[in-house]
Order: sequence, then structure tokens, then C-alpha cells
Amino acid sequence: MYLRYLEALDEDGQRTASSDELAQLCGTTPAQVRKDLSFFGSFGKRGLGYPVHELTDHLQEILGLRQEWRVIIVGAGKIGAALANYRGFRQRRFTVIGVYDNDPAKVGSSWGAAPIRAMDALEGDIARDGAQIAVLAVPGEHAQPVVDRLVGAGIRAILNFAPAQLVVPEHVSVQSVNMAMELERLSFALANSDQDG
Amino acid sequence: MYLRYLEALDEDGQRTASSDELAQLCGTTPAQVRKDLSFFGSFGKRGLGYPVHELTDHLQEILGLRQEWRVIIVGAGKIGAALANYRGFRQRRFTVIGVYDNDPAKVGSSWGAAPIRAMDALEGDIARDGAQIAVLAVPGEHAQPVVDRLVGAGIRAILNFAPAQLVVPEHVSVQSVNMAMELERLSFALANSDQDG
DNA sequence: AGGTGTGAATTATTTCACAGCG
DNA sequence: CGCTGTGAAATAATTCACACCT
Repeated sequence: MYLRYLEALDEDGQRTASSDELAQLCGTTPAQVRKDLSFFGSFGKRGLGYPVHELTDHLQEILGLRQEWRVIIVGAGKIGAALANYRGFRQRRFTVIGVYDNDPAKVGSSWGAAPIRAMDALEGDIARDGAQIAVLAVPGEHAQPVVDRLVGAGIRAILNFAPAQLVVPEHVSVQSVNMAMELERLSFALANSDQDG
Repeated sequence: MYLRYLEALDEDGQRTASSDELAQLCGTTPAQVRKDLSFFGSFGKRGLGYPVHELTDHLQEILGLRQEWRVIIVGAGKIGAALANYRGFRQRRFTVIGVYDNDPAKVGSSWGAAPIRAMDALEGDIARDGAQIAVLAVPGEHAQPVVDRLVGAGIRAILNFAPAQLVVPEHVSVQSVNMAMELERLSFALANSDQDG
């Protein structure tokens, strides 16, 4: 989150930012900002604040954003399509190198630079192309079997859009985007604010 | 999360579930399960565990999922399309009653039962139809102005897919799905596991 | 003066452990 | 007996407050 705002400040040409300023932007406290950043090092200058550009660089390095990551998307449905078009991928050096689907009607075409390929090719392609991150955009019931194949093929990071709790070995990272749960949070908030006020 | 698994267990016909079992399913500890559930009431039976069906009902009630929520989607792009088709909406009694977009070519058609309407109609429709939840699927630079209009029109819950930090009054709940941040987490995990192992 | 870095104090969360009910 | 509900103990996270640098 800090990185997001620092990049914006950097683009605006701002040279330094205090923990106070970053806290306001991020909706947290100055002490929190200082503790968080100090975990990774001493980036600030006393009396001045944090050098925006330098800190941006540091955070990018820390988050592993200076290197290119090769991404595959599994599932060429509506969600897959929305993701393949997502600008954020390119901006961050996440390159979509392939899309995988079972539907023969889709296989052979391509979305932008990314070819849509058959599920059969999954393991071979991962090994050949060195894909590191998989985006899972398949129906919930197919999720776990696909994950097992991905993990077997050497994938160690999965961005999961399927409504399912995935089981993976410890060395594999999963980030799940669970729309149902987000909606339920809103529902809870609404139901509760009705009672309170 | 408990609800998700309880519903599955209920469908399988399982009558009771212990905190141990729920903990295993959800990847947490039995003590955590008991503390969490006890916050809302004493649902368990000593010696037996939690009655699955009854607890499911309780949690649905607590989360406000027994009532229908009227949802509008703002932005008829790729993400909006993926969301309009999302099954989870219907399963949970979230009804999409309208989609809003600036593009005259899209206005007038409809996605399923939801008509695509012009942005001009936003405030009037919200008041007339009593929409309670807005899904924001517009480009980042349009996000805040749209949010201000939504809030002004009485919306108190927003599911945000735009890559922007939204500013809202305290009585408005926002859940943001930030793809860039999810990817950055994976990048960090990969970059770090490289160093460690 | 202005603002970081960081131990110490505070507050929140998680885990322990066990009384007590079915 | 088995398993919940819950105070007490242990951990973790946040905030305070101030020495110290520019």
C-alpha cells in the first residue's frame, strides 16, 4: 500500500514524504508507518522524512517487483477474460504467457499476445516456459484437481478466483479472491448498521 | 468461512461438527473456532459439537444473508461483465438490478435480467429501486467521483474493483478487491522463498 | 524545529487448560 | 467420557514517547 502511494508521489515529483503524510494517505498512524518501514531497513532521514524515489525503489526490490514474472491463466471464461485484459499485469512486469482451457472452440485463438492452449499442454508448457505464477479462474469444482496439476508441474504461487478453499503444500503461496466472502462482509455491515443506527 | 464449510457439511447430511473438525477444514485451531462462534452465542452442545444445520441458519442470520440485497454494478467493462454473470450473487440473494455505463453503445441493452442504463440515471434509479450495494468496476481515475455520487444517493456498501483507495464517510462500508496487491504478495512470497530455500 | 528509529507500555488476539454439561 | 464455553496466561500488534540526527 505504501508503494502505491509512493509511486504516485514520485510521479508528482515530490521528493520526500513524512510518516505523517504516508499515514494520512494510507489511513493508518505515523507510528505504524515507521514501524512497518523500519522492519526492512532505515530508509528515512531525520528531520526530513522518507526520500520518495529511493524508498519506492527499495520497496519494489523487497517485493520482488524488479524482475519479470511469467504468469499463466487457467480458465478462459469471463473472469479469465477480464484478467487477461487487466492493465495492472503489465504495469508490474507480470507477463501473461498463456491461457489454458478445456473448450476446443477457444483453444488455438489468443487473447492479446497470450495463446489459448489445451489443458493437456499445461504441465509441458509450464516446464518449457518457466511459468512461475498461475491465476486460477475455473469453476469451483475443478479448482483442486487443477491446483494439484499446477503444483506438480512446479508452480509455487497461485492467485485463486475459484470459490474453493485450496489445499497446497507449504512451499506454495496462495492468494484467494473470494467474491462471496466480500459480499458477505458487506451484508454483515449493512445488517448491523441497521440495528445500531 | 465457517459458513462456507457448514453449508457443505449440511448438504452432505452431516448433523454435527466439532470445533476440531471445523478447525481442520478452515485451517485454524479448535480454540479459535470456539472463541469465534461464542462471540455470537452458545451454539454448541457439549459432548457432541455444533449442530450443523442450526448453526448454518444462525450464521446466515448474523451475516444478514436471509434477506435479499439489491445490487447495482457501475461499469459495464470486462470486469463488470464477469461480475454480472457471477453465480455467487444469486446463490446468496444478491440481486443485480441494474448496470450503469457511459458508453451509449451499451446503454439500452441488458445482461441477463439487469438493464444497462446511462450514468445520468444513477441517482434517480438508486432512490427509486432502493439499491443497497454498489459494485464499482470503473477505471481507477473515475472511481472516487462515482463513489461520491453513490454515497450521495444513499448507497452504504461498496464492493470496489477499481485500483484506487476510496474515501467514504464512516457509515459507508467498502470492501476492495485489489488485484495488483494480491499479485505483489505472491511476488514477495516468491522472491523471499528464493532467498530462503 | 522537524521527524526518524526504537525500546517500553498498552492493547488486542490467540492459546491454554479446565470446569461443567449432555 | 467427549466436547463446549470461558477465564487466565501467553503472544502479537499497536501506540507512546523520547533520544537523537539533520
